[in-house]
Amino acid sequence: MHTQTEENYLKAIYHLSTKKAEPINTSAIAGSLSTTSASVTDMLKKLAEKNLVEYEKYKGVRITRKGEKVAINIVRKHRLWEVFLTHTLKFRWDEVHSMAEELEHVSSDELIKRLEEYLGFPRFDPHGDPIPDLLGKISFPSSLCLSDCEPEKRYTLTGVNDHSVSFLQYLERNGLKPGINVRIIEIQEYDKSMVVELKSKSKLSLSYEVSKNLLVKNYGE
Amino acid sequence: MHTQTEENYLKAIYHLSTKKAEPINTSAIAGSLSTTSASVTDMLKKLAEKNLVEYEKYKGVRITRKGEKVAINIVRKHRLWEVFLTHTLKFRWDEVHSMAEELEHVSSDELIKRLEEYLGFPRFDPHGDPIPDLLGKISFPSSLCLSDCEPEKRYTLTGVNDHSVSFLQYLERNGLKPGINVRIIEIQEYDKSMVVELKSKSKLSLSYEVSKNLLVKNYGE
DNA sequence: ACTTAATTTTAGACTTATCTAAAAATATTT
DNA sequence: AAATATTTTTAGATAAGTCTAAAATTAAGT
Repeated sequence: MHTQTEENYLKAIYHLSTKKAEPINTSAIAGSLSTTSASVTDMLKKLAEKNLVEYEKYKGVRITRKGEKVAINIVRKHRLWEVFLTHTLKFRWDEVHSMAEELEHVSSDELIKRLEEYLGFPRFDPHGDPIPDLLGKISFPSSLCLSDCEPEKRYTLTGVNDHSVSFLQYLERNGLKPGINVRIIEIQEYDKSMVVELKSKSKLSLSYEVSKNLLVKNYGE
Repeated sequence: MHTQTEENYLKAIYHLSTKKAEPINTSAIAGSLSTTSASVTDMLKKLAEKNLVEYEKYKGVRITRKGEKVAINIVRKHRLWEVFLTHTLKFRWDEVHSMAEELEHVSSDELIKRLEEYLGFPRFDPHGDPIPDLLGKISFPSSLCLSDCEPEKRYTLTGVNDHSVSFLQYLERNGLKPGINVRIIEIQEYDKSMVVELKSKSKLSLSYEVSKNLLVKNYGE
């Protein structure tokens, strides 16, 4: 259908589109794919040729409905493989991204359908990101940041904003991952750091940098 | 490590080495990979450069110990994915080959180790072919052909010689797959076809062409 | 608004893997 | 053993994706 490289460009453009306003500029894509602007320009022409993006010289690019469909399908595959790797094969959540990055390109739609079924139709991946369904529908996750929450209340972790290995490993080491419940004990005024209590009654101090990158929902919701 | 293409060449050369006598000639490789002899010549030079094969112009090629290690590791990955696809995702055995062909190249050794463990260290794939272990050791399967067996005795199917989709589908339709027990009722002298009885007491006539491609072991062994 | 800075595109080159067609080497046939 | 046929290799081209360096365009600063 499309080459692996085309798929990676589409995925990058799609992800950028959900974060920054369109149109997406060349260097942003180059940055996120660790390649040069020259290579990106070449590929944008190719993708525009196939109606996967709308591209105007010097004006940046926006993904089309058709391109978005392809991108979402790759995201779907990626996230289902991540669930498989953590849930079934017991990898840690900080280990699975690069493996899923490869698996997402080789797996046929039929294989993914079966995998999804086997996994019990999970709606979120190990990092709390939503898994698009067969039709491309994405159930939107909580976008409540722990940093915006109030003392004394309880919250359930649902996901992360920062997907870097170092952040995930930090969380792992401190027993934090989606599904975990925390109670905010206090918030320091001067640096916005907070102390939270885990289920085990152990207390943990989280910097503002950390709490800003943690997504939660109200306990019990 | 090695490109996907290099891996496919090595796998093809390895498989040919186990069937025909070495050295393997260019056109045999071209045939098994559906490419041209010219392309094969180019690749043989490249593989020889890396000490994965011993290659002498016009004299054919033989795989080195180093190349064999790589090839066996790919075969291992391929067969473990086949077990996963049939056993876990419930694909039919005639469907899994092409999917495994893709998966074998993307999976890291660590992923495969975990997959093997999850699957319970299977020793044979769905077609009865042995799965090399981590060290490359291959437990040799029965090489007894059903066509060489005797009437009245019972046998257990262990594998196939012909891996084509059409043959596998034929077997599937007739309830034949590894693990199944059969009793030979009679062998026709004029065309060497045989009638076998299945567990369900139903009788099945197998042409010589079919029985020649079925591997068995003695019942109970 | 004009100069400077930053970004984007083009141009040309390189790599990997492929092909066709011609040349070279090996096998086969009579 | 000479002629013919087959196989293998070389030579040159093509396609995808990448790079560097130069040219073109847009954005920013004074």
